[in-house]
Amino acid sequence: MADQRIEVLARRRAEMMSVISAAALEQFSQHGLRGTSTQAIADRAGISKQQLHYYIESKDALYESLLRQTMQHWRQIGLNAEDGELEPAQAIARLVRRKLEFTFDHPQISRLFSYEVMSGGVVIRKILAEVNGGVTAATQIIRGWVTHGKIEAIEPIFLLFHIWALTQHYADYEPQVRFFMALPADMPLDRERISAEVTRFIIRGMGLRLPEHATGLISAGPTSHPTS
Amino acid sequence: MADQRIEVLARRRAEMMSVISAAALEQFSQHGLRGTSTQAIADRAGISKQQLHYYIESKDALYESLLRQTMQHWRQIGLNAEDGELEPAQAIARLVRRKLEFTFDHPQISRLFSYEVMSGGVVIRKILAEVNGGVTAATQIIRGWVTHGKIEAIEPIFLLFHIWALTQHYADYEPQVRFFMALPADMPLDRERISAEVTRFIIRGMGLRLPEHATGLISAGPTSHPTS
Amino acid sequence: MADQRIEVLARRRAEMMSVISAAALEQFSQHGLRGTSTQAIADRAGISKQQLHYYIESKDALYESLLRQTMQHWRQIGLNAEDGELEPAQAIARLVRRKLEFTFDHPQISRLFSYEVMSGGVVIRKILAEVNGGVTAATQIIRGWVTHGKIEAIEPIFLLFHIWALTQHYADYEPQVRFFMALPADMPLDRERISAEVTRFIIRGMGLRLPEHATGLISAGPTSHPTS
Amino acid sequence: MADQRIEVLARRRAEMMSVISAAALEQFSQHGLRGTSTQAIADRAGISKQQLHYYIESKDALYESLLRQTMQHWRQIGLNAEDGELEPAQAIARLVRRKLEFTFDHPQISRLFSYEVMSGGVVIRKILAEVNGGVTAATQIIRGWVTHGKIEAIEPIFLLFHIWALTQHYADYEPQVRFFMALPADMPLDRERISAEVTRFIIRGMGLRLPEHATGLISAGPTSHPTS
DNA sequence: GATGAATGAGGGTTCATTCAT
DNA sequence: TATGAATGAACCCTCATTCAT
Repeated sequence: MADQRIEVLARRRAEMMSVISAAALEQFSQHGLRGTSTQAIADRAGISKQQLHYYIESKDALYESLLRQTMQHWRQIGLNAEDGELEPAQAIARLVRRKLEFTFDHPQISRLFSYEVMSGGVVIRKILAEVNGGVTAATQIIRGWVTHGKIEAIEPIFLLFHIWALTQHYADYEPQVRFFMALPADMPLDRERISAEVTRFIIRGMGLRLPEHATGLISAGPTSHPTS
Repeated sequence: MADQRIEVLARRRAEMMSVISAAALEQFSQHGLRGTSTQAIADRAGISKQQLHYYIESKDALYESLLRQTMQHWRQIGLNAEDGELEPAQAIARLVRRKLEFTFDHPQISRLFSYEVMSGGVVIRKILAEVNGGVTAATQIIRGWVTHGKIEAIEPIFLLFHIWALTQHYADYEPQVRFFMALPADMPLDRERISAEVTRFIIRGMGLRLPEHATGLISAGPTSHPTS
Repeated sequence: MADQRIEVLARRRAEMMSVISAAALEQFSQHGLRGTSTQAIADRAGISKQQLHYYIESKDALYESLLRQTMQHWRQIGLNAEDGELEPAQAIARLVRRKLEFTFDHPQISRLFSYEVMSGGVVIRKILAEVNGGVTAATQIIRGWVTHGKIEAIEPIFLLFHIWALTQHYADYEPQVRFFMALPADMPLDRERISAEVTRFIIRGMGLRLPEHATGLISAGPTSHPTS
Repeated sequence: MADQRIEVLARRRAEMMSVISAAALEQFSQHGLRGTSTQAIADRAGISKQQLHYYIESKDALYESLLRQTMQHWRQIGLNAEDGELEPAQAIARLVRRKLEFTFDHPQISRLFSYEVMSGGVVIRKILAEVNGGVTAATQIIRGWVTHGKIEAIEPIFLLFHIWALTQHYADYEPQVRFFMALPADMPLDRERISAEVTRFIIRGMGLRLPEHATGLISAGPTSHPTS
């Protein structure tokens, strides 16, 4: 019985934390760490400032925890051993698709990360080493392709930079994208078209040809919504 | 003689304004409008908060004027009629070079703009229409290439998005770029290498071949006016 | 038991609000909206400026709420249907007495109102329509007297102006009244004498005769609510 | 020649001082001493804040000088020996007319004085003794009328209070007067009507009858405009 | 858990005044 | 004279956080 009680309490706390995280993410991803007030987060979460401080340690800690979650997302999305066994074009196409899908589903997380890096990356430097492994793994896979003559000589880190830049753009610059595509705020971005354009551009940029069906539909299935 | 006095005073004021602009740019580009305090700007400019308000109207006005200058830079950099007469690959290579050159010279201005757009672009929306013309002109040039069979069918706005995304990246994500290139903060980015990689990637992404000498040195020509 | 706690808290908050209102009234009635600082109000209330803002929304809102209360007082004091059934001299005598009584009890409220009107009445214009009804009712009662031949032809609004001017004077000009009556600041005004003089002057000014006992004691009846 | 130069300079200074006085009067009479900023005065006078401080000693000194001028006006308007030789009703009618005329011509001066008294009369207390003589003279004249049986027993100081209150009202409460008389801000008050009503009310209030022609036209002649 | 209360620091901005030129 | 520059103080208000209940 006591266990049940504890469980209920834990669940409630978890629910509250997720509400708070969503509110914080919304604010941090729009105004950055310094530009966000705890009052704004509390308001968005529908609680009082004092209640907020009951659940979080501090504004900085909340921000850091969100960043930490973000890093985990990146790790899941990045090139992995499984991709290494595919043809380069297909592997990259999949990577781009995963990344874009995530960007469309969680633009705020993408923006949060960009904000942090643009602010100097002070907070993330502490965490960055963790994902370093991911990047290192990715560069090794790409280097393997070069070694095996599957793709032209290419600097892996630049390829990763470019993939990153092109995919982040549709979250970070969403207002501008909407502006130039004459898309009102209440209509969703055209995922398939963007995905096709970006993928084609990257594959070609690598000097490869598009794999068959590479520009096919992104599964519009029930993607997970970790935080939003 | 009186004219000389006036001139000296005007120059001094202009100098102070440029010091303030530089300080403001530094802060705004790192923390955004809301995350930047006038105190921080004043400190960086080496003056008191009250003195700052002697020179500027308000924080918002200062921010807006910086953004307005930024827009003028973009207009100068964008595709123009002259480019339209070149071969597509060369025209794009030049555009990319211009943009990257500016990014390397003024990473803060690039970041300021990204921060603004990411924050929702509330302030810039008032100004954005001005550059719209520039973008429209650019899309027409690109569309002209398609019409004349010089390049494959391509959606101009996406090409512009991609150029923008790839070039901004080296300002916006500079800390991360440095991290993964193991480059300490006091060493400059390798302009030529980055320029070559980015240009090649874009030209290829368009389905073209690199023009001769396209990856050559970036002309260190008259760029001028860093902040004013 | 929980109810008791809530009640205690509510009472404490109400007490604090009344302390703040009193402090604000004192300052606003002496220096107006613009001339009063929140620091001065906080000092008088014995709290810090931040604490003050915990209890009030803003200086302007506090000022407006005080003015709004003032208007309610005026509505209670004004000529009403009950007065309309009395003889004119008696009705007016009563009105004057009520108004003077209030003036003596709450000179600051009277001054607050005068200050506001003298400042241009920007804030009160929003509220003024509410009491307009009261004035309209009063003018109709007076006009009724004229119609029924109970008093000479008279312009009701002027009579109301004059009653207002004469009664307000003993609040607004209290320092001068004291000066010319050689009355030190710690001694109360001679209510009865003033009341008698003012009433007699007004009744006569209307062309009437004083009702019997009109100059008698001012009833010390239930006036209550000084500031809240 | 040197004399001429000095004279010209003195005249210019005098002109500037009168511009400043007018601007200061406008502001002080609307917002009081504390509620008025030197910036607002300078703006109204069409000069810079530094220039203002070149001409005035301090904000307080400027305020005090305006009050001092005001007191001189009161002295000129008050009951004088000449009035003492007239019939009471006529003397009072003239006094009221003088006072109202001044009020209509210089409502700001009237308000300035009211503001000062309402603020506690700290500044004026230093000056008040000067006009005291005037009031004393007036009370003696009125007392003389009582002694000689020309008017009923009356407390002179109250009569003066009432005259003051009724006449000031049309400056101090001008916004309210306009409101209830449905008079737009750009139309002048109906001087004659107000003058007639006020005079009749006061004369009657004293227990007298109106002198012939007492309600006649106020001379709209060239009244002096000391400061406005 | 949740809320009322409190606080030291800081937010952007204006204040009256002075000084040098 | 008039203006550019400067300053210490104060303006109204919000900040992140803590504490008691």
